[in-house]
Amino acid sequence: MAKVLVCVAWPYANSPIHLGHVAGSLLPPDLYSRYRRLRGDEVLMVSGSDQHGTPITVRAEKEGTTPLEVAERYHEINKRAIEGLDIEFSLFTKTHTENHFRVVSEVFLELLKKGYLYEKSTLQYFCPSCDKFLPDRYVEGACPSCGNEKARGDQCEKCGKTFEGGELVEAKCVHCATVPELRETKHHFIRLSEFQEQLIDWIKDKEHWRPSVQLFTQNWLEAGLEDRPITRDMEWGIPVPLPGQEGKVIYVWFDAVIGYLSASKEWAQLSGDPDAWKAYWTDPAVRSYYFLGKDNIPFHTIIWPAILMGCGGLNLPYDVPANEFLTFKGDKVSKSRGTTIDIPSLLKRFDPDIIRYYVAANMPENKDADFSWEDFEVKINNELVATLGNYYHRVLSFTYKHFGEVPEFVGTAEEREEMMNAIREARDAVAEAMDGCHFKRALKTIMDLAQFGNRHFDSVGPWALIKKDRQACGSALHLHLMLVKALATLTSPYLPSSSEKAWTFLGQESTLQQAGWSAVDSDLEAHQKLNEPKPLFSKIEVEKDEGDPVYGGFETLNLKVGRIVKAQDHPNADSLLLLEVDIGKTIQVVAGLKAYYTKEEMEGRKVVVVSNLKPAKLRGEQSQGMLLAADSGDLVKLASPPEDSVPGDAVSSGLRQSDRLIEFKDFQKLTLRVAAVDGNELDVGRTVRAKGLVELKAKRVVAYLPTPDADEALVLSTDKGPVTVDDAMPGGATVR
RNA sequence: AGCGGGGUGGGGUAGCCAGGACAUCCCGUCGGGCUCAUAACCCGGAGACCGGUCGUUCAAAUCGACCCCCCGCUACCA
Repeated sequence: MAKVLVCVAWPYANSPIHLGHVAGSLLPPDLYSRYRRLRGDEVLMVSGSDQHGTPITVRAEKEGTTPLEVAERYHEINKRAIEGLDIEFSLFTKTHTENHFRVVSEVFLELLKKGYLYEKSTLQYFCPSCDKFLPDRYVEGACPSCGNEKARGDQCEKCGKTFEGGELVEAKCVHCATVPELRETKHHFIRLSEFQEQLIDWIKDKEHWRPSVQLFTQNWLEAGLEDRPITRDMEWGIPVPLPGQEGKVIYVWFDAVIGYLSASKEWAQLSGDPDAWKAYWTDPAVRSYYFLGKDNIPFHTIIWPAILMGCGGLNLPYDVPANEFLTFKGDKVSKSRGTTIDIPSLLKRFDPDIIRYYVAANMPENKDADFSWEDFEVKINNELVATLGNYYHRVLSFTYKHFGEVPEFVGTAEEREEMMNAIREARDAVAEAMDGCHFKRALKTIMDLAQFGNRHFDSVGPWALIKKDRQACGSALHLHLMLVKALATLTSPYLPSSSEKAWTFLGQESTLQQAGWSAVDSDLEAHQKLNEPKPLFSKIEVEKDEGDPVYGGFETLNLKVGRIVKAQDHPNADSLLLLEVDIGKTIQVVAGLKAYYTKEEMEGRKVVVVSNLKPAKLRGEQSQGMLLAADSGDLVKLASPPEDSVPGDAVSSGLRQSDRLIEFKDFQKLTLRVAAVDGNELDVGRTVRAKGLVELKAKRVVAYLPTPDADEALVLSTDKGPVTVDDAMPGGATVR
């Protein structure tokens, strides 16, 4: 019996957790710990809510409440969601606790004592009007090295250069545009550079790490480590535990990683043995695993190990199986249907085992995986329900109906061995995969075993056999009940609640948890009474898309006729114009058309406006939409609505329009082209059919293509006629 | 445009780090079987020159170079 420490990245407490968290960092550790517990090991699995840092204060400010209120609210929501998913933490705590404050302070003082921290005076921006020091992301100015005017306080994203406070040219507060003062302020830095050699040495033998984690860490280390400040001038967080440090707190990234240690200590307190954590942290034989998403790698393979090395006497990570991202290409579709994928709302619609199965089967272990509702439905219905669930049910219900108990096995040793070999082979493969944190592979192996069961069941044909030879039939069923037991055991880390149910149907007294891993191939007592089985999983149905399936992309838009009321130069950009546009109401639009149209040409002009773009700031000015314009490379021309149209008219081509906001990047994915009209056909660089309008008098119109290589296109139009473009535009030119 | 990740039958994927005999599995599709089971299960077929080019090698999906395309983040893309 071994001990294992399982650490899980701390979800940030400013929003509800979503499927990405589950796939990236929450489910894998649960699969791993459940597996280890099943094998009889002792697991300490800890995590909690990361409650400090600027984003939470920003959110609180927006909502007119306190950071504490926000942090506590999401902690509760997320804690409940995690429990709802049957994720079994030894302790899921939070960073805003007395215990955590104390442990972080101790670590801070320990590092200070050993000389790994030093105080250094830096110049930081202070906004006199907001009366506070500004976090780096709230200062903007010009980069001293490349001149980029939109560099942040700590780094220029254009040239990648990082700054010390004060190097920025013409800085201003993003909040109130006040020019901030540079004030001298002292901060504590950690001597990361001191640990470089030790770290390089340490990762040398980490052959078992995932290649991406290994490589990433190595590159980072080879590039060299710079000392980093670990304190900030703000109120929300853990106060620096030294006199004369009022108004300074520990930087959130330093605070959060220490959570693993503080949570372990809190767990020990709660368990009644305050020293119990030591067994997991100081015994070098105990392995510690850190589960997280790929964005979190350096904190766990460099910074946290450095802190641990600095403290001394504590175990470094054994493995850091970071996952890639679960992406949401179909997200737009799901939003238009009013469904969401945050965990609290998902749990209202699906059992935790359903969600766990899908996430495990589609886990982004090696590369980003995509989530779509369709895939969700297909995987659940065809794999979980049809293969595994159906196998359970056909075996259990048939046996229950005809025998009501576990029939006796009276077959040959060969028959028995065939089944047992299949089970043992799968068991060993599953164990090997689980040991190496290859959860998707292990699940696949289990599903293959279920398929073997189905095949075997078919070949035996108990429904026919029972009429000829009841005893032989019972004997075969005995073997299948063994397989059901094996499957229930093997799947229990993945599907804890349905596995227990299957276990109950088998008439077992104990729980599967208690029976443990050996239940995979243990004997079944003949004549053991069975309980009446019910299907363990039912098919799910995800709402289907409404609207025109082909032109659904177009229907995410809301295009309107607009008239430019006023055009002026953008105060802070060379190529942008600031426009007031009447689309039934007046909105402000920033357009990059200065090179192509004068202000005079713009004013009074009728245009087509994408009115449901998510508002964005462009060089500091709000833009609430965009004008459709054709762009052939060097020629740029605005699209024109029909002459007798009026501002506010819908450019819907007779289809539906969305009133939900869409992201600019989603708009970019749509294909809009200039089409040269040629009878009933359109030339968009190649010839396509025109949907809708048959008689087109205009020469150049704007067409929407459902896919870039579709052979039919939708002409953009209001009920008064099509949207046209200057005749000089070639067919096929991009419209955006 | 910069950085990161990826391109494998119609869709989705495994394999790639440690190169080798018919390229994996799921869905779909076509044909068949079965009827215990949640129209579920089982068998068989069709369908891929593993993004492109060049190179290393006896041998490349797998290693290297260049190119094309897609995705994510970032940006004076609106």
